[in-house]
Amino acid sequence: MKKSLADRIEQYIKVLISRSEDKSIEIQRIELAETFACVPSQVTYVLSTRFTEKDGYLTESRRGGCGFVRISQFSCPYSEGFVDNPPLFQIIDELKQSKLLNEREAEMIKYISINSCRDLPYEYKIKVSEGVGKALKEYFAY
Amino acid sequence: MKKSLADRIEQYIKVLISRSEDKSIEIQRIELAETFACVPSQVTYVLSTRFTEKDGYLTESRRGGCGFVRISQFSCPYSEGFVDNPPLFQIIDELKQSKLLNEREAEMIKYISINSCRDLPYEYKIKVSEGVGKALKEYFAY
DNA sequence: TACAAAAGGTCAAAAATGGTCAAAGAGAGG
DNA sequence: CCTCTCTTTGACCATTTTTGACCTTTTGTA
Repeated sequence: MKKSLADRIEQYIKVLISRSEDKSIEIQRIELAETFACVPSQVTYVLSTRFTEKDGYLTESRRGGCGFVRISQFSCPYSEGFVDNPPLFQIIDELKQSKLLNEREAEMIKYISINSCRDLPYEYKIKVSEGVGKALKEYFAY
Repeated sequence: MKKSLADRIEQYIKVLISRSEDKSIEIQRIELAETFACVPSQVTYVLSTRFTEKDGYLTESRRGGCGFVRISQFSCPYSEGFVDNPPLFQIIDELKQSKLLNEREAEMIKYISINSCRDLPYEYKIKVSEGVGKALKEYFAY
């Protein structure tokens, strides 16, 4: 069977996600549309038919300048425990290497990261893990 | 995600505040605009969209010679309707009082707590706030 | 007091994205 | 062929950011 445009876009996105560090990608709707030489709403169509929550994906977006569409895959929504994904612990270790965090601080932050999201569903644990990483980077950015 | 200018300015201001002694900074609108090579009204835009009362900030200003813009964080900048309950910030301050946390650590943890759950729905922000409080207490229980 | 200089404020237009929805098209099955 | 479903397209909408022209307030000074 010949693949439809929608199928090809779906596949493309899935490859990107599978290659991504954290099972999550951010794209520009327009850019993707250009890549496949189609109208932007085609992308929206693909997302709404093949990347739904039921399919195990979470999509978010923002309009306006620097707008984006983020597609995240969450494999097992009800798993317990911490999700080190993206590798937050690695980020913390790097900050320690570069002397921005000392041993005590690093350990404390790890402990907090793990325990602060104990009661969250999987996809939100990812977000918190991600958020802590981002917050740390920001905090030491200046 | 490529950050918009507004995002970068927001982040810059937040770091300055988090590092400040009293959660309050004074800037010159023009100076900040120059730092980011943008028009001054861009700064006003950032303030009016990301440092509102609802976000937990108070902004004051004065025009004319020696004018300034003061941005003060008066409570936890959670999103709309959030009540800092249980009062995480109070817990952190108490730990600081009892010398279990130093100033730097306390500020860092506050910053992380606030920012790690930026993108979470309201009910999960509460959970994270709660979780951080619990984790901290546990961490210093021995 | 009058006026200039030095801030900051307002507001609306333009630019940059993404979203919605319904009509038209294309295949598959009967 | 006919019908049903899925796909493709496009016109129009909504949101967010960026810019700039013009306005107001405060201070300094002749």
